[in-house]
Amino acid sequence: MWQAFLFHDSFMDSPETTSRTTMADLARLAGVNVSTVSRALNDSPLVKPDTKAEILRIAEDLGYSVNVAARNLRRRTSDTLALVIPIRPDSGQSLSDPFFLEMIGAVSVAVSERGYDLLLSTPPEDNTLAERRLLQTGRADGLIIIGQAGREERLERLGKVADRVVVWGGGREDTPYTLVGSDNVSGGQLATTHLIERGKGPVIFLGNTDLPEVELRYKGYLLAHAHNNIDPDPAHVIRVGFGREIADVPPAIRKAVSDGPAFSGVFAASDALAIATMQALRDEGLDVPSDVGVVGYDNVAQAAHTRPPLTTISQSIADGGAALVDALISKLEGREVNSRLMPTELVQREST
Amino acid sequence: MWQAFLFHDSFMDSPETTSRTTMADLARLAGVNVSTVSRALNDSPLVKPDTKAEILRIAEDLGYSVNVAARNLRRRTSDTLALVIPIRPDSGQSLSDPFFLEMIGAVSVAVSERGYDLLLSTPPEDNTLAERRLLQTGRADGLIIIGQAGREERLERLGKVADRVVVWGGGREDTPYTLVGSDNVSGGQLATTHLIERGKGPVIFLGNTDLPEVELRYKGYLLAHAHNNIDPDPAHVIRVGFGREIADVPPAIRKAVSDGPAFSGVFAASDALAIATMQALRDEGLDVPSDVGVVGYDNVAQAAHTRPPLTTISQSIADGGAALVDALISKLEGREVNSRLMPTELVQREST
DNA sequence: GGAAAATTTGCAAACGATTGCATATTTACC
DNA sequence: GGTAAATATGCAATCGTTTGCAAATTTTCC
Repeated sequence: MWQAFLFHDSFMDSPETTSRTTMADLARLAGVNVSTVSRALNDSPLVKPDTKAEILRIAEDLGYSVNVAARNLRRRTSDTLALVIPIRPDSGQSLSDPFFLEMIGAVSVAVSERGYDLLLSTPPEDNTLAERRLLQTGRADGLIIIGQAGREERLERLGKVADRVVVWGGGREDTPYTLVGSDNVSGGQLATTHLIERGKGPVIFLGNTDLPEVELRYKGYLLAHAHNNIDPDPAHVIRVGFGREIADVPPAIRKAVSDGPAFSGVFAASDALAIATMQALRDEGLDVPSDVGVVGYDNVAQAAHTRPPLTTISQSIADGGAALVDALISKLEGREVNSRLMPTELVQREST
Repeated sequence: MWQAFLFHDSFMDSPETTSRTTMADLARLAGVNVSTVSRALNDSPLVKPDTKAEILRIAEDLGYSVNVAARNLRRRTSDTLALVIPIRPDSGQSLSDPFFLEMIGAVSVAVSERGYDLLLSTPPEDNTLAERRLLQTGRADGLIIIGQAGREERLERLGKVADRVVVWGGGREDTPYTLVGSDNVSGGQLATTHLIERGKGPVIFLGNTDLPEVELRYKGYLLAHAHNNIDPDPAHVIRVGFGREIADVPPAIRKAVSDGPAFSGVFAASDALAIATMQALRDEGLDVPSDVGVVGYDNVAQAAHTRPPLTTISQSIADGGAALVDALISKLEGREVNSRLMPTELVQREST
């Protein structure tokens, strides 16, 4: 898979790299045909060791590097993976959720470790065209799609290209595409059990169960109750959204404190929600963790630096990114790949 | 610049996209030569409107999309910009600073708005090879480099490729490469003046002045004092680093509170530092903002959700990203581009 | 020493677009 | 109606690699 790219170590200094050197140049200098040069640089066993060494030397001297456009054209591949993160036009332009951003970082690192390049695409949300284009134009060999929560229908239509796509998410099992995600059910269970065991029940569930990932975390919440023979109070489920809907948290918490059934724990479906929750609780005069324990989800970098530091469920974004990339590469290489759930882990800090 | 990419709206569904359709196919169906097809798709005035329309129709029907490798090869460009963010191997794998991540998002959006693609490269820190390679292999037309703070020497060696590179940073004026950054001096001045005017002096400066950006913010700090005819106390300058050195903050603050000269304001050179500072201050029993006012720098998303919400200097990362992209494209189009400072702005919240 | 087998190389055709130049076709004008 | 100018199309080379197949060279073995 990997190539011999060679560079003259000081080419940056030399002002005259007139017209880029090509294999033909190397061939002329080495007194061989370009096909031999090509084979040598690709470390083909077809070329005599001596010749190979000589060619490599010359290549290095001249600071040669292959022209990827030509190679891609001929090989019909691009050695490039695309990361697609649709952004909602209304979300004010920027990728706000730190989870996405951390995922970009993780994927980027994983991709380059495996010798591929990463093309980052942030099309307006419903631009299925853009996604197709990446594959159609041969710009990328495969696609990693993130942030499709709530719009799975789109993906159902992948059809033929599905074998060059992996998706991050916590959807159901029966998807036509390969899914990598964290084990949301066990994550939710972990969080809830933790609160119950520490005497922080009854536990409020806070999240937007319309999102499949959150729905699964909620399932874990129920499971934890079942295992402890507790009947959860439906009034303890508070539905709020992600993103800008963070603003919904303070009133929701206020209402829960004043009107709702008693509780002494909150399991929030994201760290962002958890942080907002802690603040809202404090505004209501409740102390975290002594009055109410709070558990988040994501283990965002920031979670370690909140006040108090947040107990949360860690999805290891780095592992997730790597798993996505590995799964995609496996698919591209023709192997059968199952959807995969990444294990989750409870990170205990001071909010419980 | 922009191209006519056309797609059959339901290609995803059709299982048999056997061998990709090419211009030759379109030519055959339209009964013209491929050169005419090429011109038609590129909206050249050389082709008769009728013919053009017919070709476009056929292209759309067949879900044709250009093969970028072929086009790049011939055109000798890639319509791709690369974003290079070297990551320190020791920083534990992930891009931790939210500033970088937000910048990735901003650049990504700006790039795609301008019809380019974005290649994201996160090479190990000192891999100058990787940076060169992106240009040398023709994978990208230009480079945006971020996070070079403290290692400007590397960039001095860009030499010939400098005219295809823009750098984010707050360096000096006399750089061989084009620099886009925020106006760190005025930012520092803004922050400091704000504290002084609200009676929150004397003001501590907290940051790592080895980094050129921070050095400039410090300059602004001094300037603000000069304008108010105050002699800043050198003991009020606390040097800590970015990143993991956040851990240095609590002891530093503790020391300042117990041993140092009195102060009632802190200007931290990054939001991360400011957040750590607020926490440390509280741990010392001091209230923010009544006892001590705190101002950060960056206006990271998180800053609005700290407790209390953080007053900070906003660099508008989105604008910065756009400016980087615009500058680079201008350079690529042969225009002369000056280094540019983005204006900064004070975002007042409750920490002052 | 010579035929057969194994190893190295070269030739030339792809890959799929773009573009300078020549040629055909249409329009303009007297 | 005929020539000149303007407009549309086609031809063929080119971008820089990769790769199947043939040719050349070396090695092996009797």
